[in-house]
Amino acid sequence: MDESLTSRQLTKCDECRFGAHIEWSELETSEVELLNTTRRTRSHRRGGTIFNQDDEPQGIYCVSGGYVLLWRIDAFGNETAFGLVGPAELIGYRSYFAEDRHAATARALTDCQVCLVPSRTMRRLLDGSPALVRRFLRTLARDPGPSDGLLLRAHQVPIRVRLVSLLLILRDRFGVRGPDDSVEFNLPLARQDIAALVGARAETVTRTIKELEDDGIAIFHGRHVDVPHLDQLYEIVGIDEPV
Amino acid sequence: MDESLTSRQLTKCDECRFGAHIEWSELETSEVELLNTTRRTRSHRRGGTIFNQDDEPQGIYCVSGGYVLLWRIDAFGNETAFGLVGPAELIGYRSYFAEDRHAATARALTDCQVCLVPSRTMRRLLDGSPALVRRFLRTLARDPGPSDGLLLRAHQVPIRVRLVSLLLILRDRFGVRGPDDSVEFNLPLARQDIAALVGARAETVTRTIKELEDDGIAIFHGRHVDVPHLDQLYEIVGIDEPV
DNA sequence: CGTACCGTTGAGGTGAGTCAAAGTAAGTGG
DNA sequence: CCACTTACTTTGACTCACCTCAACGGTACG
Repeated sequence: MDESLTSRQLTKCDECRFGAHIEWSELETSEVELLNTTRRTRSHRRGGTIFNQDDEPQGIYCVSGGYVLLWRIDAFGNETAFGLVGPAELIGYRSYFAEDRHAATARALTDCQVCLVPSRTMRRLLDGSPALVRRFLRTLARDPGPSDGLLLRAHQVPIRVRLVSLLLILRDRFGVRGPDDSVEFNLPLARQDIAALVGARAETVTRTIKELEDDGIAIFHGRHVDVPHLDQLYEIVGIDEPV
Repeated sequence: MDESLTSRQLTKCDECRFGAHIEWSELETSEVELLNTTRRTRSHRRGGTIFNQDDEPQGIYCVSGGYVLLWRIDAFGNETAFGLVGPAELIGYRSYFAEDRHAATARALTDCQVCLVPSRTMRRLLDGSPALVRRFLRTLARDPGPSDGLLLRAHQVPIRVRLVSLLLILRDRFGVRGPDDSVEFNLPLARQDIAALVGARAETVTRTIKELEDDGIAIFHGRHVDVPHLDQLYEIVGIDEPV
C-alpha cells in the first residue's frame, strides 16, 4: 500500500471541518470528540471503490481528501454518474437514512482518504443533536439524489450545452483563473466519466469536445482544459443558441 | 364553487390515515389532535393549483382526496412532470425541509381536497416527535425528488418502454383487473401530462400509443386504456427488445 | 354556435446512438 | 528499461428515434 496518504492522515475531525458547510459544524465539542474517536479512516487508490451499489450501508462516509464519483447502473443497464464529491463532503448518507442498500457505487477519482462514521456513532449523534438532525433534513431535501443531480441529463438539452454546464459546475473545484477571463482546468475525469455525467456516449463526448475546440471555446489536452473566455461558456448555457 | 367535495369533507385526520404508509402514523393521539385542529382544508377544481414553483412554502400539504401532478419548468424551459400523488400522501415537504422555495408546481388532476399543515404545526410536531423526524428522514432519503422519480426519463430508454413503465406504475392506483390477465385503466392524465411524465412531446406520445395499439398491447380510448395481457407490459419493460 | 384547448396526422430534419476499427496511453511483468 | 497487455480514446460511416413545424379533426364548455 502507498504510504503517502496515511502519512498526512488527519488526526482530528476538527482539521477536516473546513467550514460551516459541513454537517458536523452543528456539533458540540464533545460530540466532535465522539466522531473523532469512533470514525474509521481508509485510504483508497485512484480507481478504488469506497462502496458498491447494493451494498448494505455501514454508516456515513466523509471525504477528507481527494475526489469521489458517484454512479449507478439503472434498471436498463445504463451507467449514469450523478455526483462528484470532494473534501469535507459526505457520501452514503442517502442510503443510511433510507434504511436501504446503496443506490450507487462510489469510486475514487483520485487517490483519496475517506472516513467511515459507523451507524452506531450516527445514531448516538442524531439522538443527541436536534441541530444535526435538522441539518440532515435540509441536506436530504436539497440533494437531488441519484437522479439528474447536475441538471445535466435534462431531455432536449444538447450534449454541447450539457458539457459546458458541467465545466461551469466543475469550475469551483478544478478551475484556475488565468489572465483576462480565461480559466484552466485539471479534471480528474476520464472521457467515459464525463459521458456518464452528461448522459451520453464516450464517442459523442469526443465529438462534442472537438466541436468546442473548433469554435475556440475550450481546448482539451487529455484531462487538461483551457477556456480562453469564460463568458462564452455562459453564453452557450444561457441562450441555448439555435445552432 | 362546487359543494360536492366539501360535503364529504373529512372531519378528522384519523379518517385520512389509511395506513402505516403515511407519516402521521408515527404520531400519538394528542399529536394527531393538534394536526386535526390546525390544519387548513382546501378544495380544488380539476386544473387548479395547490402551489406554484418558486412560491414560499407555508407548510406541508396532505392530499386527502383526488390526484395531484407535480411538475416543473427546468432551466432550459422544458416542462417535466415527476410525481403523481394521491390520497393520504404528502406534497411540498421537500421544499419545507430544504428551507427553500417550491421547486415544482402542484396541479389538481381531478377535483381534489388538500390539507395544509402550517409550518408552525410542523415545527411543534417535529420538535415533539423523534419518530416523526426519523420517518421524514427516511421519506426524503427515498424520494427521488424533482428528478427522474419514475425512472421514466432515463437516457437511451425508448419512449415506448417508458410509456409502458408508466402504465405499470399507475396500475396500483388507476388499474382495475378484468377477466384473465387483462387490466383497465381510467387515467386522470391528458396526453400532455403523459408526455411530461415520460419526457417526450405530446405528438410522440400519440404515435407511440398508436404503435402499442397496432401491436394489441394497449388500446386507448381517450383516457380509458384496455390492456388485454398484463404480461406483455412486463415483457416490454423487462427485456427491452431490440426492435 | 363559436372559441379554445386537446388530440391526431404528415412531412422533414437531425442529434446522438451503434458498430467497427485503428490509434494512444497506462499499467504489468520479465 | 523495454515488451506486452489492457484499457481508454478517437475516427468514420451509417441509422433511426424523436423533435419541429404546420395543419386539421374532435370535443368541451360558456
